Formats: sequence, structure tokens, C-alpha cells
Amino acid sequence: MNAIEVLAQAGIRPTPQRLAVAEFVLAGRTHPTADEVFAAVQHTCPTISRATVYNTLRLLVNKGLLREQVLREGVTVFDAERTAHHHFVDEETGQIHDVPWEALKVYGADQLGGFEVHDLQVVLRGRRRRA
Amino acid sequence: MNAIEVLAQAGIRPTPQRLAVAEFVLAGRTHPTADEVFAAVQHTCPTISRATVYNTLRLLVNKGLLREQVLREGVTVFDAERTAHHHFVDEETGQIHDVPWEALKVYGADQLGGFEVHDLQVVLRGRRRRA
DNA sequence: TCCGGTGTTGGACACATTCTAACTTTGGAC
DNA sequence: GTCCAAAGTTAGAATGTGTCCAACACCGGA
Repeated sequence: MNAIEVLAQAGIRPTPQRLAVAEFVLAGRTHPTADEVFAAVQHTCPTISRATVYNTLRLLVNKGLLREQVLREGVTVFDAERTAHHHFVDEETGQIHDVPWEALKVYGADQLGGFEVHDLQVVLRGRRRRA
Repeated sequence: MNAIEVLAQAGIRPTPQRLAVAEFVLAGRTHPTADEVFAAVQHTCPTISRATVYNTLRLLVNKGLLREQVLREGVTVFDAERTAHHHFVDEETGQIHDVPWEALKVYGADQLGGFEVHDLQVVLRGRRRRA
């Protein structure tokens, strides 16, 4: 399914600007910031403005095509992986890696009196070992 | 142990500004942002500058008296609880609550090939039920 | 008392993000 | 095709968080 179809299916009018953003952000396995998206999209759509990138990213988040993650200091990153998973943050490079949901088991979240949990993830920080 | 002793023991010269910051930030069970600390400390120390608040908070973090947490969008919050624990973020109010380490069990983090985990926490998001 | 080091200050700066007001494009209605 | 209103886009201004910097204040020791 290409980007046009994805947007249309979500009820988003597929303008060239939105397509450029969606193609970049839904394709890769990265966790880009809004500014990284802006920089990348300028190659294919040089007149696009920052505001449109922010607007489009928010739109994609609201329609559930993208998730917003608070993982790096000072910036918001976006995650195209929509199924539940955990995150590993490399403390040296700031890079964020997805950790499959099945790789970790969390017990006890349903027994927290007073808290209605909508979302849960394990955030790991450390160093990525060289291969 | 009062704030003067705490700072002295950490090898920090206890100036009035640092005491004001330390007294506020080490006392409460809140997770304040730097700006909230600044606002609060101005009541007891009206001439303090933003720079000193940031400098002092960083100093306290470096000396291990405080932890920096990336939990809210766009801002860094500080946490006086130094032992390992998890966090619950209220999606409506943005308030952050500590979840005791023993309340949740996480398995599998030591079997992640390629990742050397230094720190781990579960981040829960949802709504706090009224009591 | 003088001096060097440490700490503080306020303002300038940098960056991420949102807002605004004007402009462009689109999809009908005629 | 022409017109219009709605939707989308744009550049730049504004806001908010955090850092940097140069000048000043304070303290302890010679």
C-alpha cells in the first residue's frame, strides 16, 4: 500500500506536502524529530514550510498513523511502529531502537490501585554493543 | 539531615542560593521543572537568577542528589527519589507519580543481545482514578 | 589588604514548537 | 470555464525552555 492509499484510507486529503512527509516518516525504521523530517522532505519538496511539517505530523498522530514519543531531551520524536513495543535509548549517540514487545515481560501493572493504565512501555538506557 | 549537611556531604559549597534550591527540590514529592523550581525559590530568595537555578540543578544531578527524567513533552523534570522506581504520567494533568520498584516486575532485560542496559524503568500513561 | 578562584547575575543567544495573517489551491455550483 | 468558499500552505513572528557569556560579588588565604 503506497502513501496515497494510506492517507486516503485515514481520511486525509493527500496533498503533495503530506505525501512527502508521510512517505519519509512511514517508510524508515528511524525515530525522527520534526526538524529531521523537515530537512529530509525538503529534498523532494523544497518549498515546504516548517508549519506544514508540524501540522502534518500532528495530523498523522491524531489519525493513528504515527506515535509521538517522549524519549529524548528537549525534542519530540515520531515512531511509525504502531504496535506496542519498548524502547532502548543509546546514551552515547541518542539513537533510539525498538525493542519487540515479546522481548520483555512486565507484571503487576493491572494491580496498581488508583491508576487506570492506557499505555505502558519499558524505557531502557545504556550503550549499544558493537556487533 | 538538613540541606546544609546534605550539600556539604556531597562536597557542594552551601551558598544561600543552592540551599534555597536544594530545600525546595529535595523536600517535596513533586517532579518539578527547572522553571517551577525557579518560581518557587524566588519566594525565599528573590534575587536568584535563572542561570543559578539551572547550574544548581545540574550540580545536584552530577553529585547524585537528584535525577533528571525525560517524561513530559518539551521539558525536563527533576526527581528527588534516588532509588530505582517507575513512573506513572497522568495524561490529563501531566502530573507524574512515582511507582515503587517492587510494584512491577520486568523480565528479559538481561537477554537483549547487543544492548548493555544501564538503567531501566517502566513508563505508564493513563488516568489517575479519583479516590 | 590584596588576589585568585568560585559563585552569581542578567541579558543575549539558540533551539523547538506554535501562532498568525496572508496567500494558494481545491472542489463544487453556476 | 468562472467564481467562491473552504481547506491547505507559507514565512515569519512569538513563545517557551535551556545555555552561554561577560561583568560583578564574595570568600579564603598569603
